[in-house]
Amino acid sequence: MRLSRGFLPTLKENPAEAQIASHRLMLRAGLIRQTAAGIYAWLPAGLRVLRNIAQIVREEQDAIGAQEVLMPTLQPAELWRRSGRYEAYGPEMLRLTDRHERDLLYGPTNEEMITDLFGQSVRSYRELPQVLYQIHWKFRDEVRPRFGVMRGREFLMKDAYSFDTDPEAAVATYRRMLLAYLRTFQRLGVAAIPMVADAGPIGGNHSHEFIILAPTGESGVFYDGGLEEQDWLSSEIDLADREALAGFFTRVTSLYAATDEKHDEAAWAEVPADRRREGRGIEVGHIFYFGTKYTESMGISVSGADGAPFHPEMGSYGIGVSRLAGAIIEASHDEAGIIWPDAVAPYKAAILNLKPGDAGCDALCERLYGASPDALLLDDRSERAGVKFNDADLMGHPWQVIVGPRGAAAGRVELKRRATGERVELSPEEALERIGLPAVGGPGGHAA
RNA sequence: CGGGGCGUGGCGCAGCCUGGUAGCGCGCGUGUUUUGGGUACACGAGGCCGCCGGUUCGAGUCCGGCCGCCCCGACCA
Repeated sequence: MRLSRGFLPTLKENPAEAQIASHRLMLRAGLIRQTAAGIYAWLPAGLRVLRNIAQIVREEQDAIGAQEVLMPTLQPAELWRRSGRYEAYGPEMLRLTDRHERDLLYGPTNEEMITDLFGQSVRSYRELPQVLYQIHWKFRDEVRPRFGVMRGREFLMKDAYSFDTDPEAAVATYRRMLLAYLRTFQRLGVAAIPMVADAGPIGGNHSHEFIILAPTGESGVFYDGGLEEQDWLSSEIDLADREALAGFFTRVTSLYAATDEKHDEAAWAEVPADRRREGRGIEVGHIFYFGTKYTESMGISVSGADGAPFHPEMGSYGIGVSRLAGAIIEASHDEAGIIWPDAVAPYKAAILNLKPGDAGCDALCERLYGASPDALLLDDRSERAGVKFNDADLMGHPWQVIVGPRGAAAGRVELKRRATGERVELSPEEALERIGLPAVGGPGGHAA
């Protein structure tokens, strides 16, 4: 995208309503704009971030055999009356009425709907297991929305639901999902630590929260540094092998991790001192296994091997996609602005043309930009260099390709890594290669 | 939902106490200048002062009501 043509409204001053870093930076970098309390519009760059996050989440869900669906945002109250939650859910649920006086609600979650959909179609244990997910907007009418997109009322969430024949199979599904989450967060470039959460109606330790470490986090966290060192992307775990899954689960859960509410001083004392990590964190995911709660209350059953009907075992698994956009910034920014992890950045790099109008600069910038116009942001505005540097730092592109008259004349550009501030001078081809983009095509070779 | 605060050009704010022609900085437009870290000058555009009602000769300013937004707490993907 050419910045001169893009809808990327950056703000020089801090909006009065934004208190925390991510909220401030998202507004200033032109990612979002507020429409009402806790409700935001996503501008082009923000939407790209959201999509990048969602795509990684999607790929990792698919990798464990989950299938994507898309359910409505509006649900009939009837569905929730069946599970008993229409009355149980508080004012956080946005209730509305259509022209025929039928009660509807804007979904705060989808257990009822998915369970109903499942029940309509699945008849036999032979069709199990099933894991279905969607990435969709939800609404919870929070009393007090805050922290921008991290605590909004409307939010984008990946929610998955699993159906299994028995508790053992359900636990295996749970463990696969845990692995998928670890891989997802690792790919997103953030440290998200799984912490034991409230066990729920089934008991046991099959409920985990995933917490991103950030100084402004809402809860205090304590964990074993060993959890940071794991490489889940390259560890081969046979998803069909329950023994292997159990081993993996033990590997994760044997390392201490807890939020302040569940912190256990005795267990903490057993963690080697040099591996004790203490800080604050933001919850970005939650997985839990809850058995037959909904299949039972909603009267959903399938035939077992013996011909007798039974209620499938369920779990549900959420990731706050829009919250992650904010949480990642909380975990990765500095005084100048956002520092995007490569995987979620709206643009891989910004090309800063320090002197538009200079034939050498223009030609070199166009050549670089032409290599991947979609992945790159070309700052071709007739602004002063300082403005471009500041905006690039603010928007947090992982790389900046700085093209000035002197360098252009020599066929050299300066490549700056946002995260480290490191700068190197090299050829345009080398710069693109470092960024991980295909080389410049077409005639010309080196710049004149 | 308890407590506190704020609504004035796009953004950040002053003006309100003590009523009398709506201001400042940034941004925006035009021109000149400048050209490696938010440059300088000149000219210019842009405002139902959140909304409704009241007091008054006169309301951004005083009074009442309403709406919206933010912060602290309780609650939460």
